Amino acid sequence: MSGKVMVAMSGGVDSSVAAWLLLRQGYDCVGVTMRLHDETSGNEAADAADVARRLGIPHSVVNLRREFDENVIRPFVRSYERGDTPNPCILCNRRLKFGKLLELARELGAERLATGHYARICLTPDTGRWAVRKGLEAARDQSYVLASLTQDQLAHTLFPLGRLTKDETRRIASEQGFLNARKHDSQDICFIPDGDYAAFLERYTGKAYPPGQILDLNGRILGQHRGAARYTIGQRKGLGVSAPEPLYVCGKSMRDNTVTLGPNAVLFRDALLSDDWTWGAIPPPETPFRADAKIRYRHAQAPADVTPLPDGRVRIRFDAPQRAITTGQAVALYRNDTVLGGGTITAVG
RNA sequence: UGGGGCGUAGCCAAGUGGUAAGGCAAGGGACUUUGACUCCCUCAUCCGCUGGUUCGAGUCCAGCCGUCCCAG
Repeated sequence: MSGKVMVAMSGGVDSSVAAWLLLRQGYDCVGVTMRLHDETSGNEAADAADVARRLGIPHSVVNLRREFDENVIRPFVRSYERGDTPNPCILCNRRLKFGKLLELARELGAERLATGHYARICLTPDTGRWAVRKGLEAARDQSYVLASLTQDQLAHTLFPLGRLTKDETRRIASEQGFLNARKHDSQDICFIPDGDYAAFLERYTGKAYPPGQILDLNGRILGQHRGAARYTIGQRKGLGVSAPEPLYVCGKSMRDNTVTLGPNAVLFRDALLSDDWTWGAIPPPETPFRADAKIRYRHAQAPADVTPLPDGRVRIRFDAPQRAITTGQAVALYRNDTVLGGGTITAVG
């Protein structure tokens, strides 16, 4: 293989090894690090540059702060204000990494973009469509956050780590003397390093989300919340309500500014409605079919009946109830290890 | 101010003479390319107060305070 490839280098161990692998395979690589926000530890770009120097490939930093703000942070904030629970990584992948960065790659004459995701891309024989497949190490698989990439994006993307385990990646990084070989895995939302997304929302919007009532399933007042946006379906921590058994957020109303609590059992629901689909291995479906659905990053995909609606939405009914199906979260459909498509949950039940 | 019950950590609650269970909440950590969940650790030198009995009292006794119920 040969050709010019832009490698998205975060400064972490995965994308560093991805670049090294591509070079070995004969690709002509250029490294690029996206500058997305100011909440950085400061050395990501420097780490990436160091690895690039070691590999002997050019490296540059591209400032995408404004694009990140418009395409990821704004929608993230709006989603929370609407009462949903967004997954910013999904938007970032679709619009920034495989959006703006891919555009930039093409401008620079690279026909492909590569990242350090643990996933694979395959051409589906019977449909002729590109599809994301799971990474070989199940525990590291990241296909879920890539489920809504378009055919065009997939046709111009490489995931060199798809067949590796994380241990193998670290071993390579170590052998190659990458200074990030033992760097800790990333965590939390990248632009909210302290993890306090509620405080971020208030800082970002300048609004103070008003307190309101915490109710039980019968509408009785259990306490007061500190802004409905701070709570998400299935949440246990931070409620401040003492009861004989643990209580979880099982509903909330932005209109009434209330949060409703209940025992764990009531969180299990078997159906959802979804929108905003991008199809992978299969073309936009018109008739019902069976598939496995995954409703959050670390969810064990579960078998379900999938019913496409005429307006493009998709109804999914699980064989067994799933815990804390949450609007705003992404849903990915699989057949075995192949992604059929990805959408966004808009309603439960 | 007659009768009865109760008063143990932020909440609930075991414990009736031998040196303070547990749950919830909270704090910390682990896990983690989302929010969550989960897991682990921590959390009453002290049992309303004051005396007394006892080798030893949250546990027995007395008084007081508080609180709830009944009777008024």
